[in-house]
Amino acid sequence: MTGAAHTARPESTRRHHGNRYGRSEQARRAVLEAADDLLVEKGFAGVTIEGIAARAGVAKQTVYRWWKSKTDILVEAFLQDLTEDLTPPDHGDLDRDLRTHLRWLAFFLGRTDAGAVFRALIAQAQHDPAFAADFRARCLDRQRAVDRLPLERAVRRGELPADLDVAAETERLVGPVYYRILVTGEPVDEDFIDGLVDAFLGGLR
Amino acid sequence: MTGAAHTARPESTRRHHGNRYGRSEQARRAVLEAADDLLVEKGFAGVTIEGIAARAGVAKQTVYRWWKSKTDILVEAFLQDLTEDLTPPDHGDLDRDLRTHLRWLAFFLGRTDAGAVFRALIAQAQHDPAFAADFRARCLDRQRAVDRLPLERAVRRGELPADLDVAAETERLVGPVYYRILVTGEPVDEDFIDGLVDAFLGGLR
Amino acid sequence: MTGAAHTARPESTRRHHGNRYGRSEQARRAVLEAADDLLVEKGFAGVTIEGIAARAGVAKQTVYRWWKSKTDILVEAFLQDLTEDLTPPDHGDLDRDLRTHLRWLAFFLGRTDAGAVFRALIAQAQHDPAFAADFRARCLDRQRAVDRLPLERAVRRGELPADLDVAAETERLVGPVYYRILVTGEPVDEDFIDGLVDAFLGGLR
Amino acid sequence: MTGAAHTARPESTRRHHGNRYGRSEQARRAVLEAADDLLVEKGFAGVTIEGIAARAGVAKQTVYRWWKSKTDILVEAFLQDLTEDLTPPDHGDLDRDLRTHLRWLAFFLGRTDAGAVFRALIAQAQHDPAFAADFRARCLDRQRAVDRLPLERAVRRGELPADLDVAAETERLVGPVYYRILVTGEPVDEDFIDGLVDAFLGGLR
DNA sequence: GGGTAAACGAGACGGTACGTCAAGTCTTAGG
DNA sequence: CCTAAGACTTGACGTACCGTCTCGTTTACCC
Repeated sequence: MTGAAHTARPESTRRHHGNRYGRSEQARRAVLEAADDLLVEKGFAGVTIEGIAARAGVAKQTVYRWWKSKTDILVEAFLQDLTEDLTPPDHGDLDRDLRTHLRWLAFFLGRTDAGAVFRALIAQAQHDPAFAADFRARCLDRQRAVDRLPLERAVRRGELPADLDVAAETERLVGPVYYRILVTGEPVDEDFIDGLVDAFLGGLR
Repeated sequence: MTGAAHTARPESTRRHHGNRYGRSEQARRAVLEAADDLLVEKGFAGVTIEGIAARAGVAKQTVYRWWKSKTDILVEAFLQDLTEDLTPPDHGDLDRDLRTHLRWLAFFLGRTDAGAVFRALIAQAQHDPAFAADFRARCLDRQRAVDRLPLERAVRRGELPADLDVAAETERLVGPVYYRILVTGEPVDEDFIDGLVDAFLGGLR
Repeated sequence: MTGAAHTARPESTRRHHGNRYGRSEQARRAVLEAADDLLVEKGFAGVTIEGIAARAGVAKQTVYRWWKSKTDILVEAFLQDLTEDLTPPDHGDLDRDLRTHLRWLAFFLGRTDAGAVFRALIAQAQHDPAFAADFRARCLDRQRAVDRLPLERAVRRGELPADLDVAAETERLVGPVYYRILVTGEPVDEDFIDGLVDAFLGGLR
Repeated sequence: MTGAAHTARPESTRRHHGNRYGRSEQARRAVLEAADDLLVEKGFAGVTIEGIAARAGVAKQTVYRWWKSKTDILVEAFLQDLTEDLTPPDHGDLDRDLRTHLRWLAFFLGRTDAGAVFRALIAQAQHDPAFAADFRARCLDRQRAVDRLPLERAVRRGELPADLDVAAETERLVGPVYYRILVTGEPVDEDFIDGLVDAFLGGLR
């Protein structure tokens, strides 16, 4: 409702230099973007706090003030990238929903920049249990809820039995996708996904 | 003229200081063991070349002469740990073989020191494509062959159709196990494995 | 709506928060005292603007508003400590006046907190010519005038010839004292001062 | 006499990169020179370990390996500068020796680069008692011994009584010089020194 | 008695230098 | 030739202060 106070000032030329009642949104965005860019350009080892600060045009202390570690930055950058709605489309048809979602998941994990960040963070979670817990709470749980949506909708529509263990069935569907992405490195192609879905749907009869 | 100086030293306390005709097996073993120990004790970040060299009582240069990186050491250490035969037992029964093998896999990945090394290396593979290729060739392919054994035997026995895509089916079985271990962190318990096997066997009918 | 909240507050706990027509004496004193305390407690390196502000319960900006540097604060703190009259007592006797004054000088420079500040400032003057000039004008000249007093009085009394170069003679008397304090670090004891005075008085005959 | 070992190698192009049996003399000299230069160019505040390392073309770690602090470097640099013999000339005449030595002392302290380092170190000694002790042991005591030489020679020659307290008399001669240099900043000119010597020689009669 | 502008607290900002750690390279002495 | 030892350059780490810059509050004077 307020916010009019600064209306007259040309937003583009103003630079934040700190004030008591809030941090610099400008600095925050620059850091997240820098971290994202560095990961994509140079890989995880190329992401350093110094590098982020330098590329963001921000003081190192500013980074340390707001983030605990470089992975903390990457988590926030990842979440930032995901602000757009990634709810899988509802075609009203389990078969189509499943194939669409798994295709999207494979594409997201394997081909997008955000997916690269995601993989790097899963990797880091192997090394650091504390980070793993944080990462799961902030990112993974949401992703898993999304992964369950196709089956949940089908249950709601009556396409699947009401007592179906949706979580477990979802794990059997996405597990192999993650396995290829994280472990074997083989491409997750159309055939693979079709095989998954066919086996799942076939097993229900 | 000086050679006699060390004559009196008991054999057990003598240390290898280089010889003209080959590398020191003593140094090699000490390095691998030190790397293993450090990983278990302090986690991946606690494994450093300096730390390994210091704990192994070996010069840094000796480490660099024989290994490209700390992950290279860990791969060799991992393989060393796996010299014993890990061929899954053949009960002559698909159902039992599958459950036994998946239980063992879950235990190995989640509860053993070697599994911890394995997870650390999979993590590293996310960050470094070159290492990923090397790691897959030296460790993963072998593991995947082992994973396929239960189904291959069943096919050979005629329990499963000869045209079954063993590789794909195996991925659907082990994928969810890796997913829990690497991604969600949930325990891979009896029920989960039973669910996997039941769904697989049920889907074949 | 809130204005009444502070009405009840006892005067002693009320804090100045600025006013249009003058600075806060409270803040000024707190800063000087904090600077003094920090120097004595932690030494010169332990005196930082941030530390002073924090200990004084004052904003950093308030410090920068009124003082150019930490040495500027220390100079003012030093002068504050010296408000009391340090005019050497006049016994009407050159011998007694000299010994008393030199003893006091040695004690002041070597044993008092103010002397510690003084030494720190002399030290700083070695590193910074601009500060040196300022320090001499604000502190040293006054001290030198005081140092000359015993001889000046003796000249006025006729104990010493009217054409005596009081300034030069004073330098020969206090110089060795400063030398011990600043350079050799040896204690300036009774014997040393007696030696100085004896030599001076003996040389006049 | 030795040194032949390296004869064949072009000395100028060889760079030391470390070996087990000794540090790099090249690095040592570069550091000392850099510290000296920085002090003269930018003053004490401009002397930083990072700056020294950068200008010397040496790694920061190398500096920290061999020196405790920047003052430690300056002490060594100062001693290096003083390798040449600074024994005051012996004219066989107390009057001449004294005037010559005090003139040289004033010049050295006030006009030479080494003197600037010396003053900076005396300043630092005010701030840090531990350094003060070290500095006195490594630099000052030697200087004080030199300062005593003119009187000691005169005693040996019989020009001065054998029971003269040479140390105390020397302090009375050099003290005022240091006082002007360190405290008042007034120039130490011919007249001032003549006054000192005259008073000293006059007081002996 | 209410408005108003200087001084205040708080603290975020871009920086510089600190002192530490590990990486990876190079050199030497000795078995 | 291989080893242990260790000095070297490089570069990131995380911390402490620097001096600057808002921001919103407090308060004494002046209308």
